[in-house]
Amino acid sequence: MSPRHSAAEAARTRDRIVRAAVQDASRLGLEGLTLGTLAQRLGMSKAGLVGPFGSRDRLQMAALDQAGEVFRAAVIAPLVDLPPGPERLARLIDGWVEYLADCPFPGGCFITAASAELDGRPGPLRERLREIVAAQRRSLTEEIAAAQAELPGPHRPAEEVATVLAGLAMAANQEIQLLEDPSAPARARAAMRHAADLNT
Amino acid sequence: MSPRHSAAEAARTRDRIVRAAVQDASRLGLEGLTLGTLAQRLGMSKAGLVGPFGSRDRLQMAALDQAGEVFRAAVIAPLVDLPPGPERLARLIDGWVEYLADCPFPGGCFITAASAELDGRPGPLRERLREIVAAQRRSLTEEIAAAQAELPGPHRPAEEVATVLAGLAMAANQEIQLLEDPSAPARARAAMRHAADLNT
DNA sequence: CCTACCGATCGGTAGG
DNA sequence: CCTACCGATCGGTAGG
Repeated sequence: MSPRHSAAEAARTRDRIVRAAVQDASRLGLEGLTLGTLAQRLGMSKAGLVGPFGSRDRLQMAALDQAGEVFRAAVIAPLVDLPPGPERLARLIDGWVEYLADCPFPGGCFITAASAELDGRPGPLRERLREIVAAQRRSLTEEIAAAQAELPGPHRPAEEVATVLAGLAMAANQEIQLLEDPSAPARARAAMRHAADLNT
Repeated sequence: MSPRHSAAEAARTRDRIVRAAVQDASRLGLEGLTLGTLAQRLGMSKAGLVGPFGSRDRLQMAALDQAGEVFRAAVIAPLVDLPPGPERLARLIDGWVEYLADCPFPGGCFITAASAELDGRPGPLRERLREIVAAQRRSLTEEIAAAQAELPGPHRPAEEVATVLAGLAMAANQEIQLLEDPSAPARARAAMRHAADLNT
């Protein structure tokens, strides 16, 4: 009665493919992802990749979603037990810098790379990424506002502080990945804490 | 005695090609640049493109160098008559934000896009970009140190302020290009001035 | 999940 | 600068 390939097996295969796709796309970009190269890396045929996803476009989308989940798991999930406030924001900053310094993606922050790659390419991939980045920005702004509410004021607008923190993450990513500057993580952490008023 | 194609004509053709290559690469990335697409856009044959450059690799390198020059001409060159100090740094910030808000590249800041694309791709293109970015960072750090010397202290390390300004430029670029947020330029300008201690 | 194959496009060359 | 062409690789399909 058991089918030749169970649903669980199919899900595992799909997961293997999408994880390998994320690794490839991190180095070569989502447009650099090719079925031939990926199939070779996995010891599969191209048809074996197209099967579970239908097309390269859908595999790219699955890889983008998976990358968003990797970021969440590394930076956001560990905060789950802390209430909003200065300590939680400090932990967020520490986890973010650690994520950049010891990155789960071989080519550095996937979302930052995808943003630069896709911002000028209209289509579903760009729109999905826009939603992911906009949601991250909103939740970052909320974290900052919650911390400011417990800290002595006056404060800069939370949106402005969110832009500074997001920018510092991108600058640190460049310093780590392109410039290979070993002082980047410590400098980013100090600048992020300062921008968030956490050491005054 | 005059050759069928003068050196001046050859230089003009080369320049036309490299400018079109920068436009294409701004939208599609340096790896997305193809001889076929570029030839069609210019009404030329592929062989006509390869001639002046020798290979696609060398055309990519020429486009990267040209992009660095476009940035210099837009942001650095207008400062030539000002001595180092707070006013020159303020003008640099204004020019930088204006460059991002009304960008000479169709896909946003070329250097930022190239950084994300090339940081995981070893090779001459990556090394050239690394030199360009490192030189920009050094000159930015010098501008900041010169301004700090004329402003009441104490000051944060100039390297840290340079990281904040570079990061704010990347964040603003993302907000403009991907998020299409019309408040991005004003917020970036305020945050950059604040980071540089120019409005205290 | 495989092999075998499709038309299109890639970077590049030969010859003029 | 062109046309004509090269082998390689692209995403994807047919059939099993």
